[in-house]
Amino acid sequence: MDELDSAIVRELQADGRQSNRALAGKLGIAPSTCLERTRLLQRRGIIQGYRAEVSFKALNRSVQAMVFTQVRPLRRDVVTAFEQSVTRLPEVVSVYTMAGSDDFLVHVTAQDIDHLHAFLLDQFTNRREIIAFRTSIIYQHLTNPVLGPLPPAE
Amino acid sequence: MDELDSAIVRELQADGRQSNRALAGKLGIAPSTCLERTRLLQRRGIIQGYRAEVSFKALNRSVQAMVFTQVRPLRRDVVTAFEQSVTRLPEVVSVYTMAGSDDFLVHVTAQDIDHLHAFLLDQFTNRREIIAFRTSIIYQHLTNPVLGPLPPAE
DNA sequence: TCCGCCCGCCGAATTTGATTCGGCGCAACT
DNA sequence: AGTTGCGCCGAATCAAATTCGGCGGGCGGA
Repeated sequence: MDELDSAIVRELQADGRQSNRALAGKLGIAPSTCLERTRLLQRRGIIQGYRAEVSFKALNRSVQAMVFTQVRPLRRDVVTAFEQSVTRLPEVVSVYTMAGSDDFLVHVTAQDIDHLHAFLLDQFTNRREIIAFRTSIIYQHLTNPVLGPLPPAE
Repeated sequence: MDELDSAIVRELQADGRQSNRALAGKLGIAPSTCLERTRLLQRRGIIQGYRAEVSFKALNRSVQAMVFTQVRPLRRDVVTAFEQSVTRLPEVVSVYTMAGSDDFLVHVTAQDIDHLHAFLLDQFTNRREIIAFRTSIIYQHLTNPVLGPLPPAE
């Protein structure tokens, strides 16, 4: 994981579909070398995959919310089952399992407020293990485009 | 945005780098047709881009946390400046701007607890506009691999 | 210091995929 | 039933990925 590898990762985070030649050109190395490095990064698990990034609005999901959820009992089986089943719901983008007073943050999307409400009533109110949840609308979600190397941080 | 477009989006979310031919094969259409569809999805802004997914652990970021942050005054310029500058910090993965008692959720990563602590002291404690923040360690972050179409939801 | 080995980079050759474009068929409207 | 338009297809061309033999620099041993 030298400087060159970091640069490759950074570039592919910005554009995961740029051609190997283009990437090699930017880095000033031969395409074959670049390909070798990139494949090694995949084999080592540093690059886990490539994903298309889709627009929620274009998919008719204008509303995003974060659902702070408390679950009891906090046993392994209950926690795992909750994570797995909730992650699979189509409205759910991701689930953060956390320390603190809320056990999970569930990032959800819906067409509009009514659908969000219906979703929560159908999927959260009914569940036995959920003892409480609070919902906050997300106005905006910004993502860091470049997860480069961390600063030295002495 | 018919069923075929949805299938393309779903496939490219699962693997954003599969070849056009492979994708066309799965969907049972000609590569040229598939390419046309895919490009249209990009031009329409439904597919916004492609990103390499990187392993936090491999990048030496074993600790993830969510920082619930309150900012005052809640003026547009203060909010925007906060979002922009925080999003650019290398430790920050993403920033959710929210309704509710906490104004922002900031998803951060660090090498370890000590670095997380140092980061918060350096970047959060010092800021004038931040009047309070709470930090929760993230044990696990699961993401829905397929953001397909929403259910009919009558 | 010199020699030899090893690892990683390079570039040409080959294979595979992307892209273009002319034509066909279906469906809708007249 | 004729006409028009749109989307799909497939062959031809162009570009990229992939493979592989060879070169060179750095390191360890003599």
